[in-house]
Amino acid sequence: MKAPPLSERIRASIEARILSGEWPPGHPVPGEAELAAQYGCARMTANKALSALAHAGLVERRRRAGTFVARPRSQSMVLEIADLAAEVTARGDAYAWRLTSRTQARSDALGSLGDVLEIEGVHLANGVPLAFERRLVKLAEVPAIAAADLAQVAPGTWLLAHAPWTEAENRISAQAAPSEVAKALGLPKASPCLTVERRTWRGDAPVTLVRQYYVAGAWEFVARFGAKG
Amino acid sequence: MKAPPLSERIRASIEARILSGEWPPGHPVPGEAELAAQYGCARMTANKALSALAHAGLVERRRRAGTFVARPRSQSMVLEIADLAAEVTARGDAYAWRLTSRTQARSDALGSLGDVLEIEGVHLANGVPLAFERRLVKLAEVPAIAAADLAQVAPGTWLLAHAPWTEAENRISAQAAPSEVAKALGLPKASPCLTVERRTWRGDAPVTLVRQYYVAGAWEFVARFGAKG
DNA sequence: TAGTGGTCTAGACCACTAA
DNA sequence: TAGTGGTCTAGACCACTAA
Repeated sequence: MKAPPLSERIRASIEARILSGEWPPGHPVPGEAELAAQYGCARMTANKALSALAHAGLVERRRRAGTFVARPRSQSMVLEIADLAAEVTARGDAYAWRLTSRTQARSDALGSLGDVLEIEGVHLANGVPLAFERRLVKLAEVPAIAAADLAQVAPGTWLLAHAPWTEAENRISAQAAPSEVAKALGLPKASPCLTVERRTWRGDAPVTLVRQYYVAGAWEFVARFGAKG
Repeated sequence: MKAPPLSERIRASIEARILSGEWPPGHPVPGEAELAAQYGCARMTANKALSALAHAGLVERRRRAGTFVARPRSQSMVLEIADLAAEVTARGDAYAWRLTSRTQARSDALGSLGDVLEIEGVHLANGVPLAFERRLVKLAEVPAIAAADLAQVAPGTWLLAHAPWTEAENRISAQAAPSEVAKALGLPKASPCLTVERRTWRGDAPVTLVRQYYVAGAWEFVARFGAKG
């Protein structure tokens, strides 16, 4: 057991008072100069502690006014979204991908009009359908995918390795499976599905738009807040 | 347009090279001393830039070895989870809560055996059922809730204001609505629902466990990664 | 064992803004 | 206008670990 750094001890001590309710929202937090005097440290060390708390959204800092406990508007949870192939494998299951359709067309679904590759297929875990996906990829942004063998490797896996993105947005919802999705997943008509619509960008340019339909009960997303694993 | 701080410019310049693919995973990133020489700044300024990148998971730093572009294992999206009342109101809809059941019992569903308050009710937007929730609250951790008027204020809203937590976990999935849930929401039997199971802790002690069933199509969770709003 | 990151110091100047 | 945060400097000592 090694003592944590001083800046971390200062940070944790303030965090504890906020989370315990001792310092409610709006309550003033000691400033950098005061903390430096109190802990006998340099102002930079106190700054590091307060900056980390501000970054985490626990305090608000205003020039001239000071530092205050933030009002809890919303909590930002961290949602880890890995490649489906990697996640199924990490779970100890056998992953497989079955390409069912691959067409090329002109579309404006990705912002501007342009050539897009449309891919449909099914992700399987231990041979059982886990999710159906329909994906559009902007060929102007990712020309190399035209030559990729998407029967062997899922497009998401391929893109992760070949086309970095800078922005992503995931919309998670639920719906009854449309008939073609139910058929692809081997489900009764209108079975409940967990759906994810994901868009990614490189800079301002849209790269891909994918809609995935997960078999209800076979998948869940876990979002966490806090220090625990 | 004001020039961003030097440490931020250094950080952004490295980030750009990583996201463009110019520096692939595993590629070495200039160390603190090298950046300081290159930019003519103090080592602390370079440290700030590299520490921020490490915190964001874009680089890995190893003593003696150096700093390297991180391999993209998974992407941590930020999922904002606000209080349902606040979120419905922010959307411009009228929020209401209808308490349907409130009982007290002994249960070990929250870790250890103890008295729990069990609350059931429906969240409404513009008078239309949006979600059903069933919640357990550990009375030993939140004794004040016994006196709260949970017909007037939803338990989640009350807890946000009165019982801070330090850890939270959300599991998002989908399922067919159980019959009592379908009834409470005014849905046909086995309608698809988006479900959230949320546990919160204060330190090591479980505070609450709630399961919410959202009407499919009426709600979605949005998780983002990147600089965009 | 030598080089990297991790942390800290004791100053400094400035921007911003509430009083 | 005075006090707070924002950022930076030019050092320092140390822990760790790959070579």
